[in-house]
Amino acid sequence: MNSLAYAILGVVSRTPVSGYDLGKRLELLWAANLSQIYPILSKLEEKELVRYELIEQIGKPNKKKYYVTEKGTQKLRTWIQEIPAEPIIRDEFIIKFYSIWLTDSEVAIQLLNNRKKIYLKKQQHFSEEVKKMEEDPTIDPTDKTLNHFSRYLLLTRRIRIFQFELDWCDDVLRLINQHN
Amino acid sequence: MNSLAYAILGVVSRTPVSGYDLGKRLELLWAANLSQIYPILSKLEEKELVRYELIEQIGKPNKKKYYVTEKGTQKLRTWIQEIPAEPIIRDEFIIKFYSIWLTDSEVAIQLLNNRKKIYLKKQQHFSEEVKKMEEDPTIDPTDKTLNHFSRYLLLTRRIRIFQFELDWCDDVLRLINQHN
DNA sequence: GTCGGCATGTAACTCGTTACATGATTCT
DNA sequence: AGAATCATGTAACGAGTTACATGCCGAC
Repeated sequence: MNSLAYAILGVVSRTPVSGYDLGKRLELLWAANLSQIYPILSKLEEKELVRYELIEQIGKPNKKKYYVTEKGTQKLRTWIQEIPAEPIIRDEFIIKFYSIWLTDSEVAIQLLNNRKKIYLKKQQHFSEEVKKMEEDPTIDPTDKTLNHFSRYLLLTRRIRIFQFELDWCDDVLRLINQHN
Repeated sequence: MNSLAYAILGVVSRTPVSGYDLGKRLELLWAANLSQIYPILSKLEEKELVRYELIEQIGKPNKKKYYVTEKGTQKLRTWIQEIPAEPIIRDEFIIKFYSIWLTDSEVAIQLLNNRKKIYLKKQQHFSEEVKKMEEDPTIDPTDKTLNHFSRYLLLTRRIRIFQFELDWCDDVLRLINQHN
């Protein structure tokens, strides 16, 4: 049982999904490839933490809809209470930026502009997700007792992070262009 | 040649170091274990991107001081100009927070307070590093032509990130404690 | 007619972590 | 007395990525 297995349990606990769907829903939590997801789902099923229902579809391939079991919810509940591992960031940009002194400022500017572009796109994507929640009359993101609450906070958190990154890029660009 | 190999080149390009030292200096860029660093150093040496000098010490074990070669600097320079891979964040806290609705608010509060404690400690550590740079009369972090510039920006960036995280925790704690 | 989405999976490989091995010195 | 720091490395394992395999549908 690794972090990804618990992330999967966390998603399945909210609403039954297929492995394919999980690939997208994990984006907010712990990005993973389908080739990692499918074997874990099988193991979770073996351990009786989830079970699935075969959904036959026409025009589309059949799919397995996974449900959490009581055992699964319980396992997740106890895991949450353990102290989480420290966050790890793998950001190639940082390595490149660290060595920009070896090149000229043009390279740095390109690097920063590219980063801005990426974060702008991500921010737009997550803003749409937030909008969907806010416009849905059946969802109240401020109700702390419901699962929407934490998802909403994580979505807005993401947008804030992207804004942070965009601001940082602008700050550095300003410093670089400030020819004194 | 993976990201870590370039991170190592980036550190060695600034000042010759031992593998053991690299373990600490990579913290700002790309955290890695020594068991990963040593084999990569050997491969970099094979490819003539770095070379080393054996330093004999008394009281301490001997060490290998690694230097970058012209070939190494060149390799790094061209790599910087390629578009970096998108950043990856592995944060278990997020998975746990996502599922707090399965438990009571006590668990969420503990989770947040623990996170605050961790980020406070990290912030202090990096603040000390910044202080060292600022108090060193031989270093001018605002000089864009020197390598101190980018290191200083990455250090202050880190402190900003930690502040962001601390603020976010406080915001969420306020929301949770707001019993309405 | 090719590309992306839907859908599930396996195999090979690379990357990263933990454990092991050694051994002196210094701090608590 | 035991832990931490300095210093280098290997071995085993777990996590993550890329490539492969299959196949239908709809859009451009």
